[in-house]
Amino acid sequence: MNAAISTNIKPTKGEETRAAILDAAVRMAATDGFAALTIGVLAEKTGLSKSGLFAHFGSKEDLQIATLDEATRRYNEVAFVPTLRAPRGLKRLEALAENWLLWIERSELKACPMMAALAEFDDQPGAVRDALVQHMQRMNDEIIRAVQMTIDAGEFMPQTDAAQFAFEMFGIVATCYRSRSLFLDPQANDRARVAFRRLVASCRASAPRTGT
Amino acid sequence: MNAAISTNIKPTKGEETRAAILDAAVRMAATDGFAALTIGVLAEKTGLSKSGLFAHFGSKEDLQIATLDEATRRYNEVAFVPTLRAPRGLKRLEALAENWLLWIERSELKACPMMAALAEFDDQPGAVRDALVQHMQRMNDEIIRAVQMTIDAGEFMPQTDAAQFAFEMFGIVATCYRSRSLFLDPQANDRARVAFRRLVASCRASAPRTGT
DNA sequence: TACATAATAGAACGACCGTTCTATTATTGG
DNA sequence: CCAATAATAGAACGGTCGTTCTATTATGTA
Repeated sequence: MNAAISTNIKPTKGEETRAAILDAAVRMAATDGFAALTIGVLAEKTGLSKSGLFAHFGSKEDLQIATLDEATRRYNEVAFVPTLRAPRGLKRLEALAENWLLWIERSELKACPMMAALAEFDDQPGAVRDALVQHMQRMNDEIIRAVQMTIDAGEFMPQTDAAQFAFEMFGIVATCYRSRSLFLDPQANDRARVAFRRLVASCRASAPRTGT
Repeated sequence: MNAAISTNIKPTKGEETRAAILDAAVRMAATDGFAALTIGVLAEKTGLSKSGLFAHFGSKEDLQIATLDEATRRYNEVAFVPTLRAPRGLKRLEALAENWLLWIERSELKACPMMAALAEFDDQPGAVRDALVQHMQRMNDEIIRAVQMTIDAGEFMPQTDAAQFAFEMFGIVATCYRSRSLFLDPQANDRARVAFRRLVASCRASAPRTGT
């Protein structure tokens, strides 16, 4: 039942199927939203029967949560973990922003499933919303940590409000996604980068030691 | 049939009912999202029969569009038009931001129906999306106009990118809404104001250095 | 007041929803 | 290789969806 962390030694048949289902589910949630993530359509898309697919999850709610978890897992793998190779401080913070902007394209998704979930569950109480809040909270905390490191490195002014920075950075990224999907704005990424640079500039310590 | 602009002299019965339906629809879309805006539930909530309610709109899509139009109409009435009383320039731009942040509470809604629509239709082609894009485009254009006026008034630097400003301002407001509904953050409004002040400061003609 | 018309109700439709049950097939460990 | 078990299929369920049809009631007008 708990295929949350699959050991790399024995991928059983059921786990493989489940992974394939979740892949289709993440892709579908990103493209059409979580509301369109129905069991019938998902079964058709994966070549399974409704009941066969259903058996992998006890309920639709569990399927939605599993999809959300999988999306988060991919974000961490593709976007977050690589930033840890960047040196602590502004470099890593910038990597965090850039990877966040680009992880969708790197994952070959049409849109961000988490942004879709944000929209559909932010107001509806339930287990899905709870899981979502937790994921978002964790992402927010990671930004705050990165900002704090930048402050500690002397690159940001000591009085910089890390939570405020995270708030604004989240907004920039979210708006970038919206601008891309709604207005199909090809400049969205660049606009987001300008906004981020403006945000960073306002927090810089007076004597930045970037040099090279 | 076209009750789009009701003259103030003869509100016929059908128009009254339609207005009552749209009021419930807007309220419901804000609270539970457009996906939850089903004809059955809406009929129950307005005390009408499904078919009786349905007759006011030719299809569900038309109902959704009418709901979107009504929400936009209210935004204009409650938030946008009042800003025209503020003097052109920074004062009016600030009024635009502040009214945008507060119009929900002033309309006694639980959340912003347009933000909900943004989330659910930004990726799904159709007439609803088209209407939504048009509304959002118009709001964006109004921000750009207000920024341009601020530039013309000499309060913003001449090289200020008005479209970039609108992009960032939209992001700040949207994030404020998200932060309120998802994290239930009581500081969201203040954070949005701080972000907006930072954005304004970076465009100021005399360019005062930002502290926070 | 009578009548044309607008407004609404009620029942029914096919489609799809999530879910459950039972039966069948595939996988795997001893 | 064979039994135990996991994985999947198929059919059926009650419910709700949007929509259509027909009938009935309310409204506005001449």
